[in-house]
Amino acid sequence: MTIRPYHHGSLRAALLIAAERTLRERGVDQLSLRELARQIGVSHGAPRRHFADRQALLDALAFDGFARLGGEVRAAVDAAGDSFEQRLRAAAAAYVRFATEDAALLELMFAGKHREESGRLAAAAERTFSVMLELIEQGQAEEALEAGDPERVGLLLFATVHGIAALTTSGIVTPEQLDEIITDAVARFLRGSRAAV
Amino acid sequence: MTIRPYHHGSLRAALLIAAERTLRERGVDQLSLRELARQIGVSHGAPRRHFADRQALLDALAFDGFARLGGEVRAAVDAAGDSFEQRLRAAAAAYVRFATEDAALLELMFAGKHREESGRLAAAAERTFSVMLELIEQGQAEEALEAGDPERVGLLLFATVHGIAALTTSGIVTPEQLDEIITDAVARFLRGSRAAV
DNA sequence: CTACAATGTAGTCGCTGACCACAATGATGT
DNA sequence: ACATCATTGTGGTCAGCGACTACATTGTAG
Repeated sequence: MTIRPYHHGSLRAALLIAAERTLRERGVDQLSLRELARQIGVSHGAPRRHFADRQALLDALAFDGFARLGGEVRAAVDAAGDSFEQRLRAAAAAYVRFATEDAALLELMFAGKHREESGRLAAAAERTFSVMLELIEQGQAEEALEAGDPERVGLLLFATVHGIAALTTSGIVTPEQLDEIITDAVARFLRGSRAAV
Repeated sequence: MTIRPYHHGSLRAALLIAAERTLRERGVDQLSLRELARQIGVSHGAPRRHFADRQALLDALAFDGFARLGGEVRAAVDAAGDSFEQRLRAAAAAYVRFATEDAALLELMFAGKHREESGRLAAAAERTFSVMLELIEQGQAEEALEAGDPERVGLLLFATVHGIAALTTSGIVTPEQLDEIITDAVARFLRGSRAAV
């Protein structure tokens, strides 16, 4: 058991990793800076050098969360088949899966009580949203969707998928209903947006 | 300044009222049992006679919130015109208005980390959902919507509206976009569900 | 009128986040 | 090489909190 040198070296990263784990396993209420410090083996004041206060740590977690969510949705879309409906369904499913596996993190990401200066966070959210946007634009190019402001259509799609995720997290939508509601959402979205041929 | 008798008489109700106010104005993090007791003028231990712990108070707030939300949506629907689209729009708008005015409360209601025994809470949520359900059934009766399991259709509608509310609360949907996205959601929902005539 | 239940009080405990002065280390410029 | 300064970690302190307890007061039912 090697003794850690006086300087940890990557305390910030270690804090974020431990925090994400605690967030997932025990929820945001049980996330304590002092407990994290204990787990990592530094003094209770050390985290303050990297995060001005508890909220700053939560903000950083949310920021990283957006990056991961965007990546996972994009990967799912890319791995899906060629048909627009398949890709749409893959995106929705990936989003909801993230939400169920990291419910507390998603809540944090959309908590909206972040710091004022956090245009950073808004930008991160934007990157997640842009995955949806690209999907819409592809759909329109393929004429699976009628023309129209992609922002507007994408936002509605985003809201629907996010709503399904939120209701699932809160237990209103049961795991058994999940496939069904995602299928319905995609099908109806397409039917309501089909390009007049 | 009359001195309160030893027994407050309606401390439970007073706590809930003060708590809802604090929740709205300062958020759930700033809601402290001790602070509530101070505001009301009882000792810091008194609230415990009415709520076993902090979470029990939050659960009670959520319970009342569902009743109020259901009532407000129902009132909005009843006050709306005769057309199904108008009623649908009114319901969505009322839901989102509730969400923006009592964001922290809505979050609490859907937090999903409630007590196990709280079938009470699930029942309360059910009553909110039933408003949506009735609306769907009306729409189907009027043949504005195709036939189909109302539960299934209603859940998707619920999810969409809730998603719009959540994105608004978190600042992703701006107030200026709100009318637009509600309109889009209703219109697309109808287009995607119109009974084949 | 007397027990007993319900409700409020006062004190305590451990934990937390925030803050501070200080110590150890790393980096930089000459 | 060395002095200087910024960065990072330590240990102590403070007030606030939720939870718990023993006890006091009040309402109520037999």
